[in-house]
Amino acid sequence: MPSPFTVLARSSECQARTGRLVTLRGTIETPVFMPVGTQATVKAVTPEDLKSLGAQIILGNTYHLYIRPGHELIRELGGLHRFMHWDRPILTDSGGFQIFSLNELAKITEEGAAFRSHLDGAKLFLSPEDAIHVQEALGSDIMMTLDTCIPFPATRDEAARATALTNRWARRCRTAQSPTGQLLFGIVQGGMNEDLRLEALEELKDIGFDGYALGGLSVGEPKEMMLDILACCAPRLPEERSRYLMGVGTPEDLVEGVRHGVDMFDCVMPTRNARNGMLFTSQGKLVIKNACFQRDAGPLDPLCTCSVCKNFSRAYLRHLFQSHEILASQLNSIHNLHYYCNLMAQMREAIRQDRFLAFRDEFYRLRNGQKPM
RNA sequence: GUGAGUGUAGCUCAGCUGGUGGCAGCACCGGGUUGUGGCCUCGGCGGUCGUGGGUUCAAGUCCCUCCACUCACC
Repeated sequence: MPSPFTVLARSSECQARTGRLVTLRGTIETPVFMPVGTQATVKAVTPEDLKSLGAQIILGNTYHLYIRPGHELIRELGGLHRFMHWDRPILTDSGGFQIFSLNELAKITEEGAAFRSHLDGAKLFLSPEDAIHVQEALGSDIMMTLDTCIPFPATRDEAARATALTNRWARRCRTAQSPTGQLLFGIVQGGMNEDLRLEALEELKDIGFDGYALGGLSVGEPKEMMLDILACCAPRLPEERSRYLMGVGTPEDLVEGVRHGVDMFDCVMPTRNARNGMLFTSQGKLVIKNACFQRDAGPLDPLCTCSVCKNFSRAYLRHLFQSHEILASQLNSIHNLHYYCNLMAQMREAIRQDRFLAFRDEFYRLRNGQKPM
């Protein structure tokens, strides 16, 4: 099976690498950040804006779209891309995480996950096969296997059982897949247990996936713990398959993830925090609602080249936020996503020039005080 | 001018028949946010109860005076 992923350059000092992932709707340069568009929209941002700020691929969610408006409706209307007017790649999350995080009463059995709709309480069921069929109906470019997410903390026994089930589901997902050309990524669980993680990883490699994801991280565990798992797992994933760290994270997390050899990330942080007034800048975080920006005529981030920083002052952005204007969410989201996409572009360039660690040092130096982890 | 009504937090107001000023809303200030139930969430600041007297053990609450504002009528 030819690999959809090719490594183009490697750091000589760490695990960082840059590469190219080929999908049905185009090629993605990695490392990449994927803005989250759960309900067939990256909240507050138009597809045109996403393109101009440099988004290569976005994420959609099986769980949400399955519940509303329904995958059959989206299929009928020409698939998710046409439905939301986005012609670049889309990765769909399988719904495992949402069933885990939105449904306290979800019942996980060998067959699949029984849960209730968070919208109307309706009883629903999703098997690994269903998850694949829904994602095929949506027509995403990268599908994810249905997994079970292990809460933190969890006992070793709980983690072992959930991981084994996730692995069996992964095999069923692979089997259920039709030859649509869509890629399918397997998800490594295992909680905070390195041996379980490595075991899961080997089983998934045996099944054979187009890419491998690390799931169940950044769920409340200490940061060092996540980095330990990352350092242990990432190098053991197949070299010529892309590696996806799910749901992560802060700018620092992205830099450290890349250092450990991760190629793909997604996180709600840039968009959610934008809507709540927390903005990312080259000098660290900035809470735009703070009174000190009331008369600040300067740009959000003097080192940023985004349209928001070029055209608007901190004072104006604060005013929009304080006034609950819709434009605040829009502009803040554009800026934060630009920051994330630009950070990834800078890392790709640094790896190509084999100066990733120097880039990392500079990244932390700008945020003077914040030390490398 | 006469009659009626209203004055409690920056704003809008609760405060029952007197018993320590409100877990009120909004505003303001600050924190949080990691495969999105999110313009969300947690916390904080904030008051000579219009003025001056009186009654009472005790007054935002009852009585009188004055002031301000609102409405109606001359």
